[in-house]
Amino acid sequence: MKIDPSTPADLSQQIAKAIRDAIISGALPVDERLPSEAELADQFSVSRPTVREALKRLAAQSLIRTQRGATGGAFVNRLRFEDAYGQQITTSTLLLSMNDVSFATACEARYALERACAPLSATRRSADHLATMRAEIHRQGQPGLTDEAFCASDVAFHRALVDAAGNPVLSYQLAGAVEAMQPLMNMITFTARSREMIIGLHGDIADAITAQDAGKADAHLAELASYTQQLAQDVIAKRDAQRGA
Amino acid sequence: MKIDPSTPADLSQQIAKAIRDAIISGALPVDERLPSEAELADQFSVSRPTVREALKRLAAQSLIRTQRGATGGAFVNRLRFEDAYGQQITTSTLLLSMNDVSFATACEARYALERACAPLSATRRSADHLATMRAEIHRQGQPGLTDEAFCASDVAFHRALVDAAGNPVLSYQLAGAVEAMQPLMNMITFTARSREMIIGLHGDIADAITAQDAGKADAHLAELASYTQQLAQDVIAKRDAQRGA
DNA sequence: AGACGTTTAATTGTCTGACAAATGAAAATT
DNA sequence: AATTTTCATTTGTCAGACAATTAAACGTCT
Repeated sequence: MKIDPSTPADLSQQIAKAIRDAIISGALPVDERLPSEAELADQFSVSRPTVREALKRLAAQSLIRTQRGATGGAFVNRLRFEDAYGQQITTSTLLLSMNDVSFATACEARYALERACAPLSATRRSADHLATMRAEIHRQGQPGLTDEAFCASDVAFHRALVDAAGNPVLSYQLAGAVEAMQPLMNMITFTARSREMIIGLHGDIADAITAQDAGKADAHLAELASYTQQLAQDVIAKRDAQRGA
Repeated sequence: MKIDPSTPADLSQQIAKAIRDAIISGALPVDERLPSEAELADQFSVSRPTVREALKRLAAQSLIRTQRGATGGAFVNRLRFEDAYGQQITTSTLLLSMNDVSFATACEARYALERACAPLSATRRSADHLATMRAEIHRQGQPGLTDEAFCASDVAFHRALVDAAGNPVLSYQLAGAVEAMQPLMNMITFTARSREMIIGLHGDIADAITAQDAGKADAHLAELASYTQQLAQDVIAKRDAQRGA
């Protein structure tokens, strides 16, 4: 494991890259213990603080975990889907907020991805996923629910729909898209009527998944997508009208 | 910006979290300069190395960038889609390799997501994207191409297909799924006949996208998906047979 | 001999102080 | 006025030290 001596600055970045590459290539297998900080400092001919900065970079990506004590040290971490969810959601949220991604674009992506899951969910749905979906639909109908709570339940419903596909790769990819949308969805004020409409469509989707009818599920998801877009357009139109006045 | 004094260990992690939350919440806007390391050390009542470890964690996530010199310091970084691609691909690759995700599962996810893009790509495809797809198809037909190069071209073809949807959120999400598949795809040895078959299907897909025929594009993608699964199963069957012998 | 407390060595977490390198701004010079 | 020089600020790096933690080795008592 060597570092590039051509660019003298940012030693910790170079060391982090060297170790990261070793992990990705498989040279350092999961649960392998890295040399101690002092040994790494010797190997790379740098000081311990510099090594530590490199290790913190890797820890931020969940590539290693550290443990104190006699048998402690830094260990190659098995990256689990659950661990990656959080980072994925953070990154997606920032991407949307920092790049002025329109509601329409984010919404389009989200529903396109969800519709990709629907046929698989219809085939594989378990009783557990169906129960979660029904429970969230029921919650959405409770009076006195804030818009934020309604949105959170909406996210939970869609998460269950995606998880029903039984494919962790899909669940991981969609977690970012669905959760990152929530701040944007929160901008919409849901009237009693629009909530009723959404809850109805959720029911239709749940029914179709229960009946393992992929076509119907897809059709109702398409309806929900266009209705959501419609709601957002109304909000934007109202806001613009107020600005003009 | 405060840190939780209940858990004394891992100060750098707590400080990183505090700053990260400030960025996500928007309290620290893009291009805002953070206080100098010395000032942060004062504010959080820790030493400078601890602050530096926290900053390196954030730098690893591309949340900040640092600059030396008189007017230097740490600045909140605008997270761009291009920057996020790399992290997404790294994470996806490790998730697949470290969690024993089967070829079938990864393949299913990838084609499900791609089929979600197809209707949008058929509508919005530009001449540029079509040209890229045709160019990659041509390259795939060149004699003497290694399996790795064939796979790389395959990835490029599918990237163009996804990018044609004109939705950066979709492109970002799919980048991980498609690129992370490549190491798995590389395990397949492509015979002359299977390459011909794949190139033919790529041609069909490109034709359908050119003709803006979403239905046909979806049908050919489904064909390609099942053919790829078939190839993988053959490889696995052969390997198992050899082991038994 | 076996169970239980104690010591000890290894390792990470944190601090202090220092110097080098980069960099833009201010001051001095032409 | 333009250019060069100086300088203050800030990050990058180093050396050494001590505290906190942890498991293994050791010793002691039953």
